Amino acid sequence: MLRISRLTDYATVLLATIACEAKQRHTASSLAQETRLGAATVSKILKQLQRSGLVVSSRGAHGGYRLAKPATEISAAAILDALEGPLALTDCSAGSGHCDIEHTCRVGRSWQRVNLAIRRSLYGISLAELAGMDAEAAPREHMTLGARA
Amino acid sequence: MLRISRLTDYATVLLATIACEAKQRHTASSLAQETRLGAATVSKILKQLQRSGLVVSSRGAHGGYRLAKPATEISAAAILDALEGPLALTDCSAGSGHCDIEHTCRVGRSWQRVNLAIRRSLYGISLAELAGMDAEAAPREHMTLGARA
DNA sequence: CAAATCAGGACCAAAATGGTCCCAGATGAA
DNA sequence: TTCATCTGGGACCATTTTGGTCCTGATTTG
Repeated sequence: MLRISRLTDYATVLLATIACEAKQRHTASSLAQETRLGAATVSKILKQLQRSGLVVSSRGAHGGYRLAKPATEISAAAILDALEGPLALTDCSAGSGHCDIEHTCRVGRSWQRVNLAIRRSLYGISLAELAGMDAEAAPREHMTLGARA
Repeated sequence: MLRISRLTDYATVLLATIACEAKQRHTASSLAQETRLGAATVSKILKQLQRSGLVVSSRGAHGGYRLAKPATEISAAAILDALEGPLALTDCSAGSGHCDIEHTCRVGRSWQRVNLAIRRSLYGISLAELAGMDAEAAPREHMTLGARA
């Protein structure tokens, strides 16, 4: 239930890798090697992250990517949004369209609330935490994490 | 981001409809009419809900479906699980397989924690709440809902 | 200029998704 | 018993989504 796409997962790995050596430049191909992911795929993802403003890129001979902001300021929600768009839990709650069973369906609103709760969780988690950099740091308050196994 | 499948959404609508008149029997076709969903689709979903133990069915002339437990005791998580299986946020955190970039990937564990937080939210929401039956009842504590608009 | 790198798509195969249909089994009523 | 209802369990198909590759152009450095 509730999967994130594999690409999004990769994105997280890539961002985490970049975050670990934030100073350095990271080319698409070096990241591909480090993460053992396909070069073309890595490149595709990085381009998307750039468009979404999570990384900044520089072209040319000594080009590459680096984080656009500190890892602590990139939320899981932002990563999800970057790769999968701001889609909602259900089509209904996506807002734009209107679903054809609107009348009989009292459920829509509720999903929106669930959706909100989830987004809130996601906003409460930073890339730094995902990457395990801050591993032992206390998670933010509203993030109801389980036992810190 | 983080969509639930349309089928799952339908399932919620169906369950909510059943919940509203818990006493009555509900045949697949009557539910289809009430919800304006395709009869075959409705039937398919109900069968699945039965297998997962969320509804009980009786066959034959006066057969039909009804909830297996009170609407307050069916969680959103249970519905999700019924339709989409106990899949995790990422393939990695699904546990079974082992992902091929395991070494470079410190991210897996973190997703699991996120996953847990989300599941917890989902467990905190009952069908009754989704259906708006309990609409004005206080949500459970650990469910960080937004403003009750 | 040449080499290195990113940008932006087009494109494709494989898988998931949403739906339909069919037939067998159960049950109650005439 | 026989018939009309209903569910149970699949098979099946069309469409969309997803994951991944590749090509071509633009930009920067040396």
